[in-house]
Amino acid sequence: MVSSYREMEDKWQRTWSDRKLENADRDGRKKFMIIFAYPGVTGYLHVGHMRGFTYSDAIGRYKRMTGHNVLFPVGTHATGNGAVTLAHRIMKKEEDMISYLKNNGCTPEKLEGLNGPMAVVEFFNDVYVNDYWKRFGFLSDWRRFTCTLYEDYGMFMKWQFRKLNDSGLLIQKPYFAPACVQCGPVAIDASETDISKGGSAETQEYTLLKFRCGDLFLVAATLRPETVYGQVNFWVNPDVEYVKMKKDNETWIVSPPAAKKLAYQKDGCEVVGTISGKEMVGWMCEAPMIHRSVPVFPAKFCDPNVGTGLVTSVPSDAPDDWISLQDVKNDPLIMKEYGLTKEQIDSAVPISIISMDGYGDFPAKDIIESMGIERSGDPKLEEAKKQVYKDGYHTGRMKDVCGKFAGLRVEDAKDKMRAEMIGSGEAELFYDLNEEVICRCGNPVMIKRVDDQWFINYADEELTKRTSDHCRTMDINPPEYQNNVHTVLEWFRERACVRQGSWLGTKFPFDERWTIEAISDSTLYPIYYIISMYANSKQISAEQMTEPFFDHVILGKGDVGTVSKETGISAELLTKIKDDVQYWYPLDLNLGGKEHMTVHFPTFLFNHVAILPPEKLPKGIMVNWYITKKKDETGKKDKISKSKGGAQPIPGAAEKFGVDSLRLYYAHIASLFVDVEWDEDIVMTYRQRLDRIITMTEELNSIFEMEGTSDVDGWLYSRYGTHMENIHEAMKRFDLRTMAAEVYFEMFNDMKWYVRRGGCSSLAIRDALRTWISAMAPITPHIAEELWEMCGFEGLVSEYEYPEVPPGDTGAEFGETLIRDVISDISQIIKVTGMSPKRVILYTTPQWKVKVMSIALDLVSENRLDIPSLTKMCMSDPEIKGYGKAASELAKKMATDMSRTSNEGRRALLKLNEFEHLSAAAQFIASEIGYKVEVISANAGDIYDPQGKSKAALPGRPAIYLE
RNA sequence: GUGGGGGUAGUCAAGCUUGGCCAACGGCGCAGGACUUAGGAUCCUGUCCUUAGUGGUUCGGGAGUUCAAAUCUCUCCCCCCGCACCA
Repeated sequence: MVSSYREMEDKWQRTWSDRKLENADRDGRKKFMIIFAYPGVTGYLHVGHMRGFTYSDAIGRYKRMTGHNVLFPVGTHATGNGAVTLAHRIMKKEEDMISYLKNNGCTPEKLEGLNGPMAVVEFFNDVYVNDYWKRFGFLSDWRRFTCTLYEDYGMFMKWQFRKLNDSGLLIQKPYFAPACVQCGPVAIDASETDISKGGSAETQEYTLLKFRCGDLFLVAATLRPETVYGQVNFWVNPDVEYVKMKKDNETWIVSPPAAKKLAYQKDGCEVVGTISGKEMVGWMCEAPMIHRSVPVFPAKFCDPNVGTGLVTSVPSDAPDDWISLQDVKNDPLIMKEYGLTKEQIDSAVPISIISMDGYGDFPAKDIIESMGIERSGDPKLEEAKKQVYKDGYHTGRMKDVCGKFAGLRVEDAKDKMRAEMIGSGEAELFYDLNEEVICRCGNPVMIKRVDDQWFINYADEELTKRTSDHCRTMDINPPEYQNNVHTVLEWFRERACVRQGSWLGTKFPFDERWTIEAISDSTLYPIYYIISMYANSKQISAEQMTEPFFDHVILGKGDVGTVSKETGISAELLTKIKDDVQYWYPLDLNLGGKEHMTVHFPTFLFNHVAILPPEKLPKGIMVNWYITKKKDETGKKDKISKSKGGAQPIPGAAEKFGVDSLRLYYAHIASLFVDVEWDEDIVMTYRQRLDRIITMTEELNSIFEMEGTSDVDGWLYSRYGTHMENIHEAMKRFDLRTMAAEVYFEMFNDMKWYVRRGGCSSLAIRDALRTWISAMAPITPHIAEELWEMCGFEGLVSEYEYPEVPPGDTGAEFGETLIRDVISDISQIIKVTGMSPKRVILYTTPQWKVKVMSIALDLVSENRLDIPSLTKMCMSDPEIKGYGKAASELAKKMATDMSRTSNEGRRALLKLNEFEHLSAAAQFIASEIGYKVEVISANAGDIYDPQGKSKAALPGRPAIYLE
């Protein structure tokens, strides 16, 4: 018995390592290169992350055992500011950060050393490699480990960007990005890595509308520039103190927060004074596009923090405007308080501008009424606004009053009208976040204009087409993604590929002020694993990895002598590296989590297509779903909680369950393409299963030493042959779940049945064990090695190569199915009748019925089985004809039955002599059911059959009589 | 909004591409039994309803195609995920 999983795991991992099994060097075999998308260095990982990693290792191991030279390199991705943030928090000695590290096994000494971002990265690199990947028994070529922050990796990255530039795929244009006023660019996303508040904020594109009023401009911000034809007045908040802002040689009026935001996006902004909202009420100003003079009215809903704090009024389509205009018109006090004239008030008459499905002339009015909104300030107004905007955008059409835009759909009119107003200088663009976002440092985040931002032009049509075409030739799993990836590629726009600020990563080769960002530096990297080994072993230095170097070893450009001279690398070594690249690339399989489907995989594909020749493009992608957190009692997703144990570190889980139990759990729990809820009890059942398998192997190995053969040997060989066939078939799709089901359940059950049936040939058992254990090696390699050794098989199972399997023999397999069915039927009858019979009599089918079935099967294969044909055929056979009516009835029944189902399995039963087979098994059946069993062939003329049951016997279905 | 994924018996989850060996693999749970035990045991058997091994009704709801549908078509209802500078 295996006394300790840990000991066993260590033992075999040492053995593999001593034998250098994981090292992948070029040789004459067929190669297979597999990676998983390297993880970001974001701290400790949890058991869920091991799912995809484990899959990769198991696939790699399977490929080894089918004669492939397998390269399975790993690395980490540390670009960005994750490590900076981590280091920062550690150095500030933040309490939860420190306890997080300690709880995960970071010693005080190590903690001491975490004094900067690179130290943090190296610390976690070590954790990932040793505590996760090596601990799980991965056969990865550790010599090739690389990290995006390594200097040599950086050289590769610079080369990649030079190549992109050579292809004309790097472009520059202005860009509006969220940035902290202090720290520079930040990412706004739900994980809130960079920020402390506002992870769900979105960037809104406003159109600034300039209303001329003397030499001042009142500047409103709108999301609906297409409604300008409906403008009838202007809103200011009388309680807000606005600012006058110099904008080039104009003077704008906006709210103070807006002035700040604008300064980040536009040149020449300078606050020169203030003006109260109240003062502006009653002014007349000229509305853009329609060039009508409209009055300024007061409204409380103008929020100085949203847009510019000033609003144009389109009462026909904006619920807020409609209801506030009613207030102004109906409340004489307002008119008096702000000194508005009746003329002004009367001039503001809503104009119907857009026709929309389900709405009348004034959609704003309709929605207000249908939602029962009566006063300004009603919180339901927000919802009303969204609804009208949405319906307008999708179903609206511009009416005749909209000049040359009449008849356009709203979504088209929006762009055209905005462009026209920008062109005439009446409008400008402005970006703002729809909720407050605060940086980790505590300062606000706003949208900043970045001039000359570099992009990779993934919108390039030719590149998109080539990439899409290549995808069709790839092996992409799940198949849904194979279909979907084209849409994703199509949808991909230019991607900002560099950023500013104090970020970790490679400097942009064309401008050192920029750092290459995290997605863009992890696209072509699989090929770098082939080269990293030489940098790691110091055979080449980062300085030597120049453009001509990569051009030569990857693209085969340049003369080796010249490159050698330029780089100082020997011609011999250059050729070796170049040959390595030729041998290992293209990448056969890239496996990554589902989050990669819309970002990493597309860029991975694009960059390969852009830079490498067609024969070096990746051949496979596999996407894995997640292990998710267990739901709590209320059905809400709980954190992987400490009480349920899921938060424990990966090494802890390995200790608790055993590595192989976890590996089997990942492989078998579900298809790779569904999320799975983490549940310790389930993992435990996998451990129990492995324990059972170990125990059974031990018993088989020690008990059976018999020479000779037994009746069920053929069956066992056939079954194991069938299972291996199934496994190889499934693994064409890298379907580890099917493989696991075959190995740990089907093969196990068959072995049990073999023994139960009295199978005892030690030769058969050893042959079966060899097959079985070797089939375990990809998923549970440690246990497989242990059992392999226990059985005294030669060498390491990890180095074993699967032999050609003789295909399964359906005839041999059918015999046992028949016995099981018979036992099951007898038990069924006993249960239903409650009888305790003296004995059980089985009547096997008479030969003529077999003949009828055989004829029927022939007809089926010719696709012309029907009742008349079968009857006719049968009646032309004198033997069958002798049975008269029984024969014609059987023909009728069989024709009906068999035309309703497929019949591939039925041929098998023709090969079997049921009487002999069941007679031989009678003893066994008797012992299983606990009653005496007698087998009688219905062929024989004069048989004991008091109830005439024998007539019911059919091929493959003996009649049963309980006495 | 947009693009994608999904709803299968107590539960988790196969099957759906290529309709028929589908009452629907398997795991877990549950029940009964065996063994007899200190082990998160193991081994049998059963687990929709009915029943001498049969038959009936099932695969989100409804309609259709077909000799035949969990699988194909249409429609409706519900759930989940991505949408970018986050890996």
